[in-house]
Amino acid sequence: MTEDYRIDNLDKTILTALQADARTPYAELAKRNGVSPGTIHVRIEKMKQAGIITSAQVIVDPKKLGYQVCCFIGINLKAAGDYPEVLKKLQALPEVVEAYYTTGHYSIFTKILTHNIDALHHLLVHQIQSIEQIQSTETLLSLQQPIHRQINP
Amino acid sequence: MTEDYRIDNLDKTILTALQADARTPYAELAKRNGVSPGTIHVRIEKMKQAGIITSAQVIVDPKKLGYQVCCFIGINLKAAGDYPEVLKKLQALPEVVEAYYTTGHYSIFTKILTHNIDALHHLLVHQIQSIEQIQSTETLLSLQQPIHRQINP
DNA sequence: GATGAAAAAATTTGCGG
DNA sequence: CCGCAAATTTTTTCATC
Repeated sequence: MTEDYRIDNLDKTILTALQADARTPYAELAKRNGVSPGTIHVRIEKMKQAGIITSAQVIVDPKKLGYQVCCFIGINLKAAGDYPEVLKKLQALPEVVEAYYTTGHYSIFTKILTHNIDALHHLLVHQIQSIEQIQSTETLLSLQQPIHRQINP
Repeated sequence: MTEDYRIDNLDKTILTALQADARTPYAELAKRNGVSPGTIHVRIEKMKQAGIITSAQVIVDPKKLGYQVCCFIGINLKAAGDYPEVLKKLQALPEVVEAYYTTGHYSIFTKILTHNIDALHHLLVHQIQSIEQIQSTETLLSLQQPIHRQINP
């Protein structure tokens, strides 16, 4: 997390492989790249130190857990200074999985998952629009997510 | 990926731990939950089989790789039927890390990462707005992402 | 289904080039 | 900085409850 580090081609192929499968054995990566498992280990540790690799996460399919509805809600605030207060309230809602502070059409832009449309309706009206610093909201319902990937190192 | 499976509390705590750190040792999870490592293993395998766990990924910090700019681009198509064609072209752009088919203000909603504002400008004008089936676009620049997490199982 | 210990595999460390 | 190989840790299997 401290030092800067400029990655080379070996690092890139390691990263790309681990983005797809964080459990790829070091021996496998070593063989693919013609180096030893020890070298793979060293490179990964360096990229962790440099903050390039932030974590390894198991990815869960929200639909399989009953979260059938995915949407974005754009939020406009009454005053720009209300931002921290509103953020704190959004943070307390587990359905809000992402929030962005944006320029353009909205002040805050959020990604939301709910079990169904009724739950979304309830969340919107009773948890979000009821936040006093919020002036207006706009909802974009996602019907499908055809692209979801990480950036190519 | 085949069968349905209703998760219990043990599964939930396992999932929550692995969402934060996919490398949490099974022995550690076993101790925390008062079960054996074998049980942890069986539960995880079942959740993989059921498609609840889709993958384990190393998460990379785009900024540390030089991708300083994050934005959303909302796209409106000339005709709804142009959707597959446009999607194919977006798929070919590695900067497009997410795409959603949405109702509401836009037809397609994308999340984009670029090295800098110039690169965004170039991508927007020469790669996206030049797609003939696209009627108009709207860009939301993200200044900060204060919330990014997975859904709570 | 879960256990727990044994077997197999992977990760980590440290010496030497 | 890399490779090799030993030491450690983790995952996986399996006979048993």
